[in-house]
Amino acid sequence: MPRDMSDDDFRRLDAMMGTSQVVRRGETLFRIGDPFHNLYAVRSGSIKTIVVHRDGGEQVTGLYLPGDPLGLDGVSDDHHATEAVALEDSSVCVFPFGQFETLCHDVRPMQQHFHRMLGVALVRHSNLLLMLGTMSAEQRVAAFLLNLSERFRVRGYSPTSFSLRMTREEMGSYLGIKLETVSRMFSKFQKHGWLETNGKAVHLIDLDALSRV
Amino acid sequence: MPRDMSDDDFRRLDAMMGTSQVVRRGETLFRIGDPFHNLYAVRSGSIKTIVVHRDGGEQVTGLYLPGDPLGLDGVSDDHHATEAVALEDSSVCVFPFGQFETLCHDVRPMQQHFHRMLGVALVRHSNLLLMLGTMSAEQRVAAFLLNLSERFRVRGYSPTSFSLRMTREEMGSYLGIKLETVSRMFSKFQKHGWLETNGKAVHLIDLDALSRV
DNA sequence: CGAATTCTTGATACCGATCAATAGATGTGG
DNA sequence: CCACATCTATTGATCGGTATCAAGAATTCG
Repeated sequence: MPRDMSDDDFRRLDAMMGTSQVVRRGETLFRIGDPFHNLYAVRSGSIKTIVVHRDGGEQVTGLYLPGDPLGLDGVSDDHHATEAVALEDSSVCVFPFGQFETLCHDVRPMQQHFHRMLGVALVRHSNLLLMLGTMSAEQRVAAFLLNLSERFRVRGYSPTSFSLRMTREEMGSYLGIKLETVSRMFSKFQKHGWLETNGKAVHLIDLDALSRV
Repeated sequence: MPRDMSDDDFRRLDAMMGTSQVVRRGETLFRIGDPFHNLYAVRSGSIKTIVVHRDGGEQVTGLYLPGDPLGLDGVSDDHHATEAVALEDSSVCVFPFGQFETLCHDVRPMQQHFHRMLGVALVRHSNLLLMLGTMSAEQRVAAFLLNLSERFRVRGYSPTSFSLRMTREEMGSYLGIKLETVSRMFSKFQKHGWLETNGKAVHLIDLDALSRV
């Protein structure tokens, strides 16, 4: 949230996001083509966004953790360009975009904050593109784990022990590789003593080694 | 440009973008880490943006044609996250971002237009992700050509005959494949009679066939 | 607890990368 | 404007990393 906002401004933001919404594991928050009404912020749980190819192929384009803004892709033309699916039972804050835009207009820091959010989303995609365009399967999985580690750390959770809510297939889709390859990389890393896995639970042991891959 | 802006608003926009800047082939408009001061719009020529991996590997993340907005990635944290390089002698309009943000604040349609621009950039990246994550080399090259075709068409140029200012290597980087593979795909398409190439000049013959790949 | 999903591991196939050599295009200075 | 040097493109041969196919083990969830 932006600094230097007055108490009054905060009250307006609060009033707007009064509503909160629950999304159960596997349920969708919005679909491709849905009219764009709301922005969301993940409150708890985790959510993926996907785009769909005409022959049914899916590509995971984003992974959202508590605190992350969601739904920005709808800003382009009043329709969502991606589909958001909950990876586990989750809840989100709902911000009606019309009101949000008005608030941005009235409150300068809010406007700047919103622009930053969009900018951050762009940069995150650039990094994903770099990964998909230049890295080996091994590097992708390592970079993915380190990225998650950092995001958990920033949020005050353990950067070395966490639970992956995605299936191997979803990770593969996010990373542009097949689920078997993801599994093999986990096995390889474990053999090297760089991490330990137990199903969805992961414990990172040697972050340095992973970043040198 | 947004509809429903008053003449006065247009005058302010005009005044702001008074400056125009020339970028010669191979020169950079901004580099990674540069402080973010300006937004740009391509006026003539073409420009690529790249991100750089720590071991020097480059990935082309964007290709900008006349009319396209450029530099939005700097909005995230006041520093550019990509580097912009001219593919040919080009010129751009320069918009000081501070003034631009003020204008967005004062003029509602301008604010909405700016939000849309950011949204469109996000969606374009999502589509690139889909390409890099799920498509074969053949499909990538075909999709790339069709995308260019469409963009030229919208701009009033021929959708079937145009000049590629990028090298095979740059196309490969954009598409996540090697230059030799790009070349092979061009040869293959030509053998099928779907297009003709003469160095950088391309003539598309069978758009349908390309889209069915 | 039991059915269904997800994960791991192995064997094999194939696409695209790599290495290499030639041909063609581009640009520069005389 | 041409000659030469450099950069770019094409094509072939070979190699390697991932995908694919398959079967069994482990986990998850109703």
